[in-house]
Amino acid sequence: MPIATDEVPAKRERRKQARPGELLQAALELFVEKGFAATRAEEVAARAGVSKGTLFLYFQSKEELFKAVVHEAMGGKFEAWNEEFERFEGSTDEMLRYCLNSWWERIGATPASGLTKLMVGEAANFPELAEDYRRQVIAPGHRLIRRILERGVARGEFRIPDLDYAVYSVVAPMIFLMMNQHSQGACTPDGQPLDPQRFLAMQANALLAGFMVRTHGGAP
Amino acid sequence: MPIATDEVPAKRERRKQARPGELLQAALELFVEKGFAATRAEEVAARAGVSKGTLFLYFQSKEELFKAVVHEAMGGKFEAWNEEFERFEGSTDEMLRYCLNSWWERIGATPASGLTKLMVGEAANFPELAEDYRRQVIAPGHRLIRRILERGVARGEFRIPDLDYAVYSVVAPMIFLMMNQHSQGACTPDGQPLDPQRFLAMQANALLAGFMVRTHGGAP
Amino acid sequence: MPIATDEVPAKRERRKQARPGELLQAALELFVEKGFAATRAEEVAARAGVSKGTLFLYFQSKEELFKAVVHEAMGGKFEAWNEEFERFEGSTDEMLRYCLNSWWERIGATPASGLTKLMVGEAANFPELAEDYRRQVIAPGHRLIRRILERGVARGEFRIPDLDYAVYSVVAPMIFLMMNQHSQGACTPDGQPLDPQRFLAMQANALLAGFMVRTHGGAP
Amino acid sequence: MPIATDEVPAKRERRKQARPGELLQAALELFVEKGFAATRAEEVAARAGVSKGTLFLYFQSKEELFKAVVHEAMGGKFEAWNEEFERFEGSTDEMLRYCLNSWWERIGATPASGLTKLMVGEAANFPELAEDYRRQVIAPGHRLIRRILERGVARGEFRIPDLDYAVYSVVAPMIFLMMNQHSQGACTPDGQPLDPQRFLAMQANALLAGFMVRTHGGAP
DNA sequence: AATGAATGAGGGTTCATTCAT
DNA sequence: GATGAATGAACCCTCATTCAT
Repeated sequence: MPIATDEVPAKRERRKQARPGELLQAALELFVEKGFAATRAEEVAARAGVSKGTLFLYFQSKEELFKAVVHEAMGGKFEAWNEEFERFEGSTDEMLRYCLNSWWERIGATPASGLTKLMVGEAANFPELAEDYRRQVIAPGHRLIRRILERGVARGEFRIPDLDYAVYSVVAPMIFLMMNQHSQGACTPDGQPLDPQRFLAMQANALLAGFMVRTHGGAP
Repeated sequence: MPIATDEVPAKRERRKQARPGELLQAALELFVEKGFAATRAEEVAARAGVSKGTLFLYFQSKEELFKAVVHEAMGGKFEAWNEEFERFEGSTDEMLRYCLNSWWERIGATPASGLTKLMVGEAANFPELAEDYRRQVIAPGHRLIRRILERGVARGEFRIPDLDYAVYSVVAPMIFLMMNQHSQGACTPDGQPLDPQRFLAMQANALLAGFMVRTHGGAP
Repeated sequence: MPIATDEVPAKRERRKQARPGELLQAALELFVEKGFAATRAEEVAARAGVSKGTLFLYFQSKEELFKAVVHEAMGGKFEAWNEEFERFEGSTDEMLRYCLNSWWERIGATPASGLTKLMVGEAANFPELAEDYRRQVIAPGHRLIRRILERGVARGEFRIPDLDYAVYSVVAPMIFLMMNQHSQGACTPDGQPLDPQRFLAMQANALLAGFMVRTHGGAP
Repeated sequence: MPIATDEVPAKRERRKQARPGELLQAALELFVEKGFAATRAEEVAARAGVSKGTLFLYFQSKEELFKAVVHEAMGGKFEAWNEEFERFEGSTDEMLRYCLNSWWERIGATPASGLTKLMVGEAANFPELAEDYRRQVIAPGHRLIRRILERGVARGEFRIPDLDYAVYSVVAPMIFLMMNQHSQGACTPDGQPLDPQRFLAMQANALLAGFMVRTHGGAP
């Protein structure tokens, strides 16, 4: 009998496997947009194209859904990224620019970027979740950036007196950008989100102007 | 003009007139901490030391309370500040440092700083309010900073190719700092808010390193 | 009459025809234990080893299932029993003792005994069903017992001033015993169900002490 | 100032104090009638003359309401009763008759009598509550009756070979009577509840016929 | 003016019932 | 026939809002 056991799932089955993902995506969008409390379970279901009851087939409660959304969006974005930087061979200023750009591609431009806005808004309501988020997202991100800066210093490319806080100089624009993208432009005077590439390019210049050892009149 | 519009109220009325202010303050704190939907009207009343009924004596609804909170917190922080900068006489790099510091004193360190976190979180749920906020807070802030940068350029102190976005370079750290202060440290790996002075000093250095016309390789 | 109405079903059908019976049995157990409303249709199906959908293949609704359960459990327990007593030839005190014992064997000790607890609990929610139950179970039972008592009186063995209520003296312990067996011992101080034989023996003695014409002071 | 601090409560206040009791009474009636699961919280509120929300002002949840109902109905019915029997001076057969009659007046005829039906129906769903019920109602009742029987034996009035189960002979008719009163007559062929006095009188006779030492041709 | 008991619309969650597979 | 994913009516419970005191 040449028929494989799991050839093609029946249509019903296929939906079933897709459901949790569809619900998580819908929930992420709505939670990011409106916050946890202001999002109705039925809205999430509707956006995922199912009825209210179906949501509770896959998640025990709205709160469990929320936790699942956060944990799903946190999921190992850093492993591959970390490795990539291990193997990076160019100058550290190239590395930092590359870091900002690839961060944008891998995180900033994806739905996962809403996660930061979500956590900023809900950290006080879900402290354990905020803890997870710091451990699994913020801390690895910090370590990654710190390693880049340390490399720059070690190779004599950067001069950074206050390394601890220098990391925040790199992090701040990324977080600002995500807030901006997900807050109906609440941070820009015209209500339009920024152009991310343009913003990041400018930030990279500013950061490097601060970090780089200047030879005679140097940089940008 | 012999008739003052807001004379000192008679003793009898003082208490009464204080109520709305206490409610607004309590509401600001709670809305910033937990968001609009997750904050219960009764909590606000309790924190203000009055009963649930009293809150609705002064504000028609929770939504009206929210609007009042936002408008109150937005209230003309810029007039005095603007004037101050009109009269500033030092170098523009001093001016920018002074700007960041006085911003921290006047806004960052006050309860009003939560407003930004609040608007980022609720912009989608209250679009008209977000519009007000952009007009009355974001836009004046931008204009102020832009004027400083333009002064620097005009006086040959700064070289700034992309002035529009350079403003965001100044704004971003301030917004990041406010997010950080009001999100249970959701932006720092250890869950502790940053030291604002240290962070702002570092940011000022970085910004000026990027903006300032360099004479002979000198760092800040 | 050569045509039996319920011949043995063909093998193919036997399984299929068994289903409703398994469901009825599972449902009886659960309804007796937890009540109608607190029993979930899915539990019944699970205990019968089928899926939720299958239950509704055989019964139009949970309510129909309930009615079927009750009617099934009520089913003609009295015909054979009645006949037996028609042919009884001993003394009436033996007859009464025999009645209690065979009641225990035929009803008390079977799953059908839960029916009484069920009806006591649900009579108010299913009045028509309670009516059926009274007609098909309670009334025949009463007639049976009354006939025994009347026989005793007719034969000069018993002296019973209030025959109508004397029937309840016989019924009461049986009903008490069933309640006790099906209510987690809610009627006993230690939460253990009674020993039925011991209880019934004692009751028979007590009843007969009350009914029997006493010759010269003799106890049972 | 001759005005006492708690003269007469304001109308509102008076209602407030009465509410829990009104709700408990309404709940007891409905739970007894329909069972816990089949009773809707809103019905209870309506029967108590308040709205749905008000119920939850006084009881955290439907389940807490249920527990309160049961505990309230269990409440110390035995203290006074016990004392009374300590002081009883007549013959023990009078005592037993008196016991059945006063039980009827104090418990059987009151709403609290529904409690037994309630517990029989819900014991499996609320095991801890059933435990409380056994400890606070069943056990004291048993002790009371046992003491009466023991007194009879000690005074040579009764001869009771199996004292443990003899207690159940006394308890059984009382429980049967309560079931009957609260089950739409599910235990009588005509659907009418029994006449309690008549039933109890007959039971007393029957019991005493079984218990009493017979002199020469004895009792009723 | 201030209170807080009462209300009831609204939202989370359950579960009997349906129906595509 | 059998399944179990999906549905949505119904129910518990919350909380903004009202109003008698």
